[in-house]
Amino acid sequence: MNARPKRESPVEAEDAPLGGMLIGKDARTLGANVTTALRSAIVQGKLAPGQPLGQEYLARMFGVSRVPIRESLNQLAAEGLIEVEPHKGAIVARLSLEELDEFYGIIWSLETLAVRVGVPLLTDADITAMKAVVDQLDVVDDAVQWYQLSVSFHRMILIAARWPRCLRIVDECRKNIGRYITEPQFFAEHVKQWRQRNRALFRACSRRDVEGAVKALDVMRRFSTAQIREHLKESLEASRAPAPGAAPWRPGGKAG
Amino acid sequence: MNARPKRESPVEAEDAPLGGMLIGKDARTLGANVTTALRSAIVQGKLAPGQPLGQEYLARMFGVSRVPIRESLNQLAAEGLIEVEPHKGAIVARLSLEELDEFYGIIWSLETLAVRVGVPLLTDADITAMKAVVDQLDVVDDAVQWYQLSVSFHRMILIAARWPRCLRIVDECRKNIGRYITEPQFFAEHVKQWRQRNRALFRACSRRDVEGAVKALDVMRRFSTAQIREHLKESLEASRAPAPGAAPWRPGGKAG
DNA sequence: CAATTGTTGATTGGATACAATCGCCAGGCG
DNA sequence: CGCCTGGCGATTGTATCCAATCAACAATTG
Repeated sequence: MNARPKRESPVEAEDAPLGGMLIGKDARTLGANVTTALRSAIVQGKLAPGQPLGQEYLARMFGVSRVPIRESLNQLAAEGLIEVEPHKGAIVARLSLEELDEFYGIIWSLETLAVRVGVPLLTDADITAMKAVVDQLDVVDDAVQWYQLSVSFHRMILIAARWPRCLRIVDECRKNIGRYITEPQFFAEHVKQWRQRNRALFRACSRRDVEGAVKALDVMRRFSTAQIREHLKESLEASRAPAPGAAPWRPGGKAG
Repeated sequence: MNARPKRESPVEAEDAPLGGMLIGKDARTLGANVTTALRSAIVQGKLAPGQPLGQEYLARMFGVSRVPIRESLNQLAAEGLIEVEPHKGAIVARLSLEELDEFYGIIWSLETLAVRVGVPLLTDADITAMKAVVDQLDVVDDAVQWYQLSVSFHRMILIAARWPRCLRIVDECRKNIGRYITEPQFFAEHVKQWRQRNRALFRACSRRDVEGAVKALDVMRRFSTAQIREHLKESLEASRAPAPGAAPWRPGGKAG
């Protein structure tokens, strides 16, 4: 019942920074699909912080008009992944040292809360599922994959607490810092410790030991924050040289 | 500057639920102005939870086209004040008991964090400003006004911590629960206790007593949550009778 | 008589066209 | 020679128009 060619001009950009990324069609609206595609591009670091995002450009890129693009940009701005200034345009959000501290503070604070609420509610099935993920963390060596697994492990606790908004906030914070954690060098240097700490958290959860889990989270916070803070500081200083904002939307060189 | 010939047809709705509310002109875009106006209408309870928000209706109401309305609705949806379902429309968000618990959990958790970070950073000027607000809390009797003052008092701590995102999250949570707190009966019944607890928090802050402030927050959380939970439960049961979703966008009767 | 299905109306999502604003650069002036 | 100002191009914001989807109602059929 839907043989509708409509307009037939998706442009098929070839040397695009998004690699000709096409949007999926699972969501109910185009804007939502664009949001998903743009978000993963930012989170995976395919779009460098500070890079301008022209509406016209994005529209041609995804083969849609500017309307769903705007919806998408507004959504991403609400999530903090991009910064929009009226009449000036949108850029991929940069991350300052202060913001990093804030993100980690928020994540730690809400996860601690979720642990107190959720750990007593964990079912045996939850524990089994968590174990599967934590075991994978010991095996997987790819940074992006590892980080995703780690996030889903932590999400399980938040999900057990049945607090969807809490989960959403933490998700948003994690998306903002993820691209810095998954840089290969930094990841390889610290993954061993992270594995240990995640395992410690899991052990506490499996015993329904709320205070133990809270302590494990606290350890994670204190050490990980310091490490990532140091890494980000270097990263920021290194990216002083390649001055941003030169080309309006032609990426030229990515981060790294 | 802005002699606008353009179209000249702001419609001037007369018996609107927003009382012919006109949008301000301080922001850079119409969408932002609409957002501000709609948000305060929702927060102040002028728009009842569950009430449908038709785009066409709102556009006529504010004298703009549907495009800035849509931007506004997306923004408010991101803040959690309305719920948008694709192809179905937007309604003012309802608040369940579980969500209330969650909101209070988040607020308490992040404010505790902010207290630990921000209270040591409070300047004498900050304390003076806080005292002015807390003194007003003892005098003001209007529920909405009182709540706004209370919010700005708590905001001062978050601002001192210099964590803007934390502030934004707490603001959004507060906006979602504010309309239930400011119902006159409930407010009159409990304002005395709230004044005492706010004052206790202020005293701790003025002494830069971090642990004291944390304890004061904890007291607030435990008692206030229970009270408001009880109130919301009654409120929800009471609003069972007036079935929602009947009139598409004609409000008919407001809450109260 | 009830359930289902086709139809119709309304409302939202998306595209296109137009207006307003911002940034940049050239030209003039102190 | 440096600074300011005014025009111009580009990009965003807004309005209007068209298409897709949903919900309600009615007619038909078991």
